Amino acid sequence: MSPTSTDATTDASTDLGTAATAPAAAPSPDEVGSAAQRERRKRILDATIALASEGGFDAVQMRSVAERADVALGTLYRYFPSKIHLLVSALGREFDKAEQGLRGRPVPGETAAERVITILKMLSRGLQADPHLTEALTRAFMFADSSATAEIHRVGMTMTSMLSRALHPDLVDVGELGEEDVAITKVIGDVWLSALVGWVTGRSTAADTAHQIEVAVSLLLRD
Amino acid sequence: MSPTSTDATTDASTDLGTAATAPAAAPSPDEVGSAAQRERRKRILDATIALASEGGFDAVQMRSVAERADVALGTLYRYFPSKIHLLVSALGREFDKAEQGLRGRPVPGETAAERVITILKMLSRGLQADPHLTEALTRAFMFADSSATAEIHRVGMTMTSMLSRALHPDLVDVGELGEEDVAITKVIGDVWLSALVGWVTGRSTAADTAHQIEVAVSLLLRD
DNA sequence: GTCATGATAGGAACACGTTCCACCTCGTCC
DNA sequence: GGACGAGGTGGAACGTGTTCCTATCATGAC
Repeated sequence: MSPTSTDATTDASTDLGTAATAPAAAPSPDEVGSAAQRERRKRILDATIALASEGGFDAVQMRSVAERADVALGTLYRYFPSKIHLLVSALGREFDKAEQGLRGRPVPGETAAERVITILKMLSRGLQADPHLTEALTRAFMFADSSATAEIHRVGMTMTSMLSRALHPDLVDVGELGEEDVAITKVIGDVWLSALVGWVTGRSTAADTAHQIEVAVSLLLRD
Repeated sequence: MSPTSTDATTDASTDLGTAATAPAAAPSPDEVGSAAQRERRKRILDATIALASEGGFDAVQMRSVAERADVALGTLYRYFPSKIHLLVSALGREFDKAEQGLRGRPVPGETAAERVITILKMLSRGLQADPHLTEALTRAFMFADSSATAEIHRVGMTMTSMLSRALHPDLVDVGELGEEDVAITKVIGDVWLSALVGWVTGRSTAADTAHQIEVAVSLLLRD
């Protein structure tokens, strides 16, 4: 309830980050509950994405989501305790989708820097193709507090996993990354996030964002 | 009009700062209006800081601010068009204060990395001394959209100025920084912001934050 | 079949950001 | 002094996130 509680997950910093402690295979939220419940959950997230895509953060109104998902408002709140949770969960699902699209296929590029930039550009292109959706999800991510730690963590893990595979294409497990590589991954994630926020809030253009990331990567991976 | 300074910070992307259109020496908001108006403005910002410091973002309620500043709600909205503007303006004032406290005094430290870390640690300590206030101001900063560009810009400039002086203590004007140094400054600012968000939202501890910044700085300034 | 139990529907109610309106106050100009 | 107008006051009202309550529905135990 009170967002001040120091909860778990704190020992390993999360940020966009460290996949350090895998939370012992938490059951994916898509796998719990009855079939009807999974179906409702999916409808809710679909409605969320649709509304976000149409009008951004402000357009994702809980009453609208409930109506479009054909679910009562109280039910919506039973599934997602707040608008922020709802949007961060949606973000998690989208991120997962993106990661699965990339998985398997090797990342093109000779050097680590090239591959990382490639990955980030692909991600950015995907996001910029749907500005409203991106705005909604990013805002939610930035506004989430510790009560959404679990969802945030999933997103961070996915990001780490994508970047890691770009850094070292032959690595199987993220845990095998060296300390410095983990740090680099984290910094790049931070820059990416900041750039994204700048873009979402209209403070910088898409070109700015891309340039900012390229510069950061070239500073960090100059070998 | 103004002497063309061709400084690097304006054309490049923004990160914490540079809005696309530099507002050409806008008169500081503390210098406009009648004495009574400046006084009202100050009372409003004081009330904002006080409430934020007591209970964070949620405690800064427009009705409360108006009441504590002894001002009508409509007047409050005449001075600051939204809660976000209000908080970002307050952030700007606080940041200015911090920067003025640092100005003049040389930053201790042998290497650039040491000095940058020192500055950031001082900043972080200041922020962590008042978590509620920090939470309120950071949330606002992250949530601000382009309508608050001017205020955001002030904050970004201040940050850049502080970091620049740490990088090159003898520099007089920020515009003299080399391209790479500007880029480094920006990346560090990004990491700092991300770390701050992580801390504010309860996703990471103060120690995490400090460590995260140190690692980033040492990666970026390893000469 | 009946019943108990938990989930859902439907909707009222509340809190807070924001807008709007009617009226008042005070400095300025004639 | 009186009229004017910008800016201030007090408060009602609206929208949206959130909470809460009651009736209805579904499902498994017996």
